[in-house]
Amino acid sequence: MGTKGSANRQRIVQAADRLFYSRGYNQTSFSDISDETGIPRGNFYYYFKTKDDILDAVVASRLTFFKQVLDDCNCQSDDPKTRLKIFIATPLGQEEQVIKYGCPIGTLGSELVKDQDHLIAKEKLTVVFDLIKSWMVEQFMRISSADKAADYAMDLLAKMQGFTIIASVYKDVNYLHRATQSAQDWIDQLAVN
Amino acid sequence: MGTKGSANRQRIVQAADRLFYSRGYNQTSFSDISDETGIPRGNFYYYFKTKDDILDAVVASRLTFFKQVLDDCNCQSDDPKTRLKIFIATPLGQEEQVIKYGCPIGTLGSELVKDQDHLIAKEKLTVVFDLIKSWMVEQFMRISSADKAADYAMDLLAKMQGFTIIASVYKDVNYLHRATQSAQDWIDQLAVN
DNA sequence: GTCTATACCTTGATAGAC
DNA sequence: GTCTATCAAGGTATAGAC
Repeated sequence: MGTKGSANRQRIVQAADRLFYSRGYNQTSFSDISDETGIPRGNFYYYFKTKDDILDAVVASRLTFFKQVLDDCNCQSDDPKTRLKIFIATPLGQEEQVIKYGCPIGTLGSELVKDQDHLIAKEKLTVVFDLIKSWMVEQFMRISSADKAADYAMDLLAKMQGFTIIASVYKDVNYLHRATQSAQDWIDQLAVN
Repeated sequence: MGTKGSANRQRIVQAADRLFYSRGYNQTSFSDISDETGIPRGNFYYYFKTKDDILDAVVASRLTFFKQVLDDCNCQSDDPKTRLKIFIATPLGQEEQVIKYGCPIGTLGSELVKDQDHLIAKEKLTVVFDLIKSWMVEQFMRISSADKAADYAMDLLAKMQGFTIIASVYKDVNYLHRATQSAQDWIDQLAVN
């Protein structure tokens, strides 16, 4: 195993992932990551050239996380509607965190759109969105017509971003549950054609 | 007119408002505001005790902005459906900015949920959301039943947050237009009862 | 590979002259 | 009221010993 997979490097990425989520990228310092890993600040530069590189690694890590989530959805059912409803319920599995810090990719997106730099991270982040969107399109394609599937997928993506941000701003768990149910009902109600 | 309404104070708030929107609160420094206003850094503390106080003033400013927007909607039509559709189209009026920086209250909310401090600003920000939500409820009450009106309002609030964030992450103006139209269609299609 | 020490800059905030 | 000078703290990043 090369440098890229070293244990220390992994620990840095994992700690940064948590901190970027709970505090935001800009508000997370090397000292914060150092405190949580026990690895001294100066040592980071052996594994990463810049803070930006850590961000890139974190976004890559979130990509693999969502790949895993979608794989799990695929494994749990063959029915596209059931799969979509399982995915819609994903935020409920992280309920406490979602209320506190919002969506891990949505809030990072909000942060990065306001920044001139981080071009690679921004591109990688849209890859995460595209991954989810493509998977949704696949499912919707088996429910409705091909041209509607793309729109449905964007709608669902936006719907989930929407209720996540509202739930986190209002700190309203009940709303998170109601909105999840509502989105699932929307899936159920879709006509098969 | 007292200190609160002084010309310099207003210029600081206006510049901060723009910068907090385009760069984010945490990424905006006193130097940035100083550069845009021409007012020296050290002078800010005559008008505001802390950076947090500037944030409070900015959020208050956005509150009055949205009050104005809603008043305009009320003036343009008496029909609740028409009013809602006008409001839904608001982001299109700031199309370029929305694509670049997202929603002025949504992205600020995303930033502030990750912060322990800024308690007053966070409260004031939910007041902005509540203002919009209450207005929506009023309109929906004239369309459907009272118990459904509250849910519809939350749905619409989430819907708009959702398509705004997706449009800004993807930098997709066409999607912003399609999603706006879709939300307006949803209003039209609502049964009156 | 690991760690310490530190350079250099920018931050929010203060003190005090005018 | 306005401005300059400056503070202490914290930021990213680097140099170099071990």
